[in-house]
Amino acid sequence: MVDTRARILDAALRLFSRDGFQSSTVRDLAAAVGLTSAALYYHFPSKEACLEALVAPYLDAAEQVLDRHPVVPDLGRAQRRSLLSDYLVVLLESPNLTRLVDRDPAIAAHTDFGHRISQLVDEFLLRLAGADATPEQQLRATAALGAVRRPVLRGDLDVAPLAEKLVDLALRIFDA
Amino acid sequence: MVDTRARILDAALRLFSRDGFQSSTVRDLAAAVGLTSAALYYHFPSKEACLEALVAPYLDAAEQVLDRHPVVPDLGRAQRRSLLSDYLVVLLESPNLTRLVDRDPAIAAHTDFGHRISQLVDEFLLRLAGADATPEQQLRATAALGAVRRPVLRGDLDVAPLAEKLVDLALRIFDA
DNA sequence: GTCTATAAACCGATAGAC
DNA sequence: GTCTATCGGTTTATAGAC
Repeated sequence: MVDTRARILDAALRLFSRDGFQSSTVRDLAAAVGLTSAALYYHFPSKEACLEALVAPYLDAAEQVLDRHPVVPDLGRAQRRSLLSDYLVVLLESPNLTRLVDRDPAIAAHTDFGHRISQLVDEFLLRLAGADATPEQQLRATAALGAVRRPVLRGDLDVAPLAEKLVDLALRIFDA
Repeated sequence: MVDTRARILDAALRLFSRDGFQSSTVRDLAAAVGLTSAALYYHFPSKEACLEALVAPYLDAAEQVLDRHPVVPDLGRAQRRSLLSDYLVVLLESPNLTRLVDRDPAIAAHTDFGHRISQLVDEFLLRLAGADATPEQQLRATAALGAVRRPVLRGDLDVAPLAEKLVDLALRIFDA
């Protein structure tokens, strides 16, 4: 039998991303793994700790993308392409996790995660739109991120083989 | 004092879209309106009925957009522009409602709403990508919808004065 | 490590007075 | 229309046996 903790996290991601964190009960989660709820508390101190074990590495990966792409004074197409392409890799690594982090209100309400996510959004906007961006430049950056994210969030398309094409399409939004 | 039912719906939209339907308790909702939870049940038979009163008119409006834009065999830029522009009006009418319908798992799980929403997505895809669209054409349509939707969902930009510009930017994704 | 059993709190919803 | 009071069910989490 493989690592029980890993099996719990696997089932938790499926449940949380489908039904939402709040609507997923620890009993349902335990049943999905083939255990009782009491057994879960041997592996995690709380339901929220299980969520944190899922989400923290995802936010780490997204922040590492930012570290690899420092802010530059005047940004060109090549830098935007590189940033969006790297970002898309993180999104595609686990579409379910992307969906969970993007949508679940329990994560936005989480004091640490909520802060880190708005920080992430700000930093991506800064790198894509520039330091003192006009409203229209901010609109472009946000729209481009939406173009990249939505096909992943939808989940009904096989995005991976079209990843570079998707970045191409999103980049058009920045053209003069 | 204005209509109590309207004040309940107003507070419900604020709460549901911020914390999620499941995490918003009827006690919290009642307190936000300045009532007790028992009083809410004079105006709505259940918590879910309150959600339905919020969401149903929104889906109606989105479906009416589809009715105004029938499927055509070969679609041009003008038709896509008109459809996206009409759609954006619905999104902007209430960004909170758009967020709620887009994100809340309670709505996706709702048998009627869940079905109507996937129908809406399919129909928009059909009108934007064509009847027998290739994966890349479907990707384009989905990315364009993401470009239009994300600035509204984010809520930190004033999209209304840039609405036509946003449609312009999204349309670039369809160019050859 | 996993179980049975249960505690303690919370939730949606109702009864009945006013 | 709104209140106080409360019911019945569910939830997270714990205690203790194995």
